[in-house]
Parts: sequence; C-alpha cells; structure tokens
Amino acid sequence: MKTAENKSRALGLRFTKTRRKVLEILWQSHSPLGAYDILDRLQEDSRRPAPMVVYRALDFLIEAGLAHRLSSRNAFIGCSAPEGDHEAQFLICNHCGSAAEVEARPIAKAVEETAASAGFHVHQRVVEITGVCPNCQS
Amino acid sequence: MKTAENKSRALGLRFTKTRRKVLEILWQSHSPLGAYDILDRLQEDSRRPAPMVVYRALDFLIEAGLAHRLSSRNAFIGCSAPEGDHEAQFLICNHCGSAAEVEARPIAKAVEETAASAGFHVHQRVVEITGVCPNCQS
DNA sequence: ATATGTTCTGTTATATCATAACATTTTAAT
DNA sequence: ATTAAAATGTTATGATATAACAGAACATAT
Repeated sequence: MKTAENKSRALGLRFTKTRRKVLEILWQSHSPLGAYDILDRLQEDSRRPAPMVVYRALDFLIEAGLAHRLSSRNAFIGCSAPEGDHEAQFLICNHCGSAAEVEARPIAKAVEETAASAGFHVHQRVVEITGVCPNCQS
Repeated sequence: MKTAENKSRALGLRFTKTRRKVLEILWQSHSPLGAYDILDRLQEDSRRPAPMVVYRALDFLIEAGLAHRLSSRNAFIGCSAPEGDHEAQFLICNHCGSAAEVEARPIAKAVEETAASAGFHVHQRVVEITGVCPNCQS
C-alpha cells in the first residue's frame, strides 16, 4: 500500500478511496477477478457503484503498474511485485483459476529481440500461458 | 483453401459454406476483425446471420488451426501459415491496426522453459505484442 | 482566502462481445 | 432406409466495456 501511494504520487495522481479499495480487493483475491466481480465486492461496503467506477479505478491501477489485465480472461489481478518496473508474464491455471505472475527474463528478452528484428516498436506485451498448475496436476 | 479442406477432414469435420466464407473474409482482411465485423461482411451475401453463426465458425477455424484469436483485441485473424502445427505470436500495430503473425522459436522456447521450470503444464500460449509497425514509424 | 485549472467522482445510457438452449436439417456410414 | 453425429437456425440473454456530461474535491498561485 505504501508502494501504491508512492507510485501514485510519482505520477502526479491521487490514491483515492475507491482506487485503494479496488486494489485491496484484487490483492485479497487468490485468482483474477472480472470487473463485475469487483463491483460485487465493493457493494458490500456501500451501494453498488456503476461499472465505470471500477473500470476507471482499474485503468488507474494498471497505468500505475499496481495491477494487470489478463486479456485472455477479461480479468484483472493485483501486481505481485509493484515495486519498480517489470515486464510480467502469467501462468493461468484452467483448473483452479489461479494466475501466477512470473518475471521470466528469457521470455522478455526473446520478445524484445523478435520485435527488434521485425523493426517493430513495442508498447505493450501480453504473455499469458494457460494450462494446469503444479498443485492441480495430482 | 485446399489446406483448410484437408485439415477439416483430418479432424473428421466438414468444411462447410459458412466456415469457408468466414475464412475467406478473414484472409481477405488486412487486419484482425471482430466477430460483428465478420457478420457485417456475411450480410453482403445473404441476410445477416445471428452472432452464434459466426462464433461457431470461428470456434471451428481456431480448433482446426486455420484462424487465431487475438485476446487483447477481441478480434480474429486468418492463420498465415495453416500448413502444419505452429505456435504463433503476434505483432499488432496500434497505428494501422495490422497484425503480423510471426513464429519466433526463441519466444516459444523461452515460454516452454519457463513453464517447465514452474512445473506448469501448458495448454495454450497467448503472446501479443502491441506497438508501432515499421510502416507506421515514418 | 479565493480564484483557477485539473483530477476525480457520480450517474445515465448505451455499445460491444459472447453464449445458452433447443428445434431442425444435413451428412456419412451402415 | 436407418441411424448417429455434425452442423445450422433462431430466439433470447448474459457478460464486458465505454460515451458523455454534470458536479465535487483538491492543489497551487496569487
């Protein structure tokens, strides 16, 4: 949370109540949450906000590097290593729904080199591997 | 198209009119298409089918390795190298919207190794790099 | 302390993407 | 011809996401 406040300030933005709450919800969840799941959990505190509220908070959190979007699931997850910059990949279990954030340098490196050799200027990287996690293989 | 027929037969499935037409539409497009874009183009031939029709055709084409889904865009693209199996990655231009399918062995290898060392059993790989393509950099 | 510009929130409405469920038809193989 | 599997047609609905605009909270400069 301290990190979150610092990162917000570094962007000249505010770490407001809704944003904090959404981040808490993400961090408390063991698996990625859809935007409407987050809405459901916000509801427990106050009256159910409009979807925009959540999407705006998520935009902010992603922008600040505090959360990630899992494109292949239309879901969101709190960043597990928010300090500093990093380029994350995800291992998403089809059985238990968990998503492990990894920072695999070899993948990042291969992506950079592939893009470079194609003359492609990279903005964002989406690397999502789905399958079965170790816990679910027995 | 010959490849498409062969792959269909290999799966014990049929390469029907709708499926063929959807694949033609994908192959004719220079950039990924949303499911409803495909519907619009089908409409030109006959009366606009229900969305299910397109989603079913897409499911089939993806299953057969004739098309790919771009998760980060909710869009679909014809496979540019449908012969044989392959593990594709995509370079998606934010400026012109084009999506280049590449087969980068180093990325594939790094992904396999990362998953293996995490004890993760891989089903699917989503690697989508967004940015600016060479043509759009001038 | 107040004026000002920016950030953030609240709210309504709507756009966009995707699937459930079930009846019917086509096809291939006997 | 019979049959089982594959494929289609159709209606309805679910799930995800954004547009647009009014107003409130906040920072900071005078």
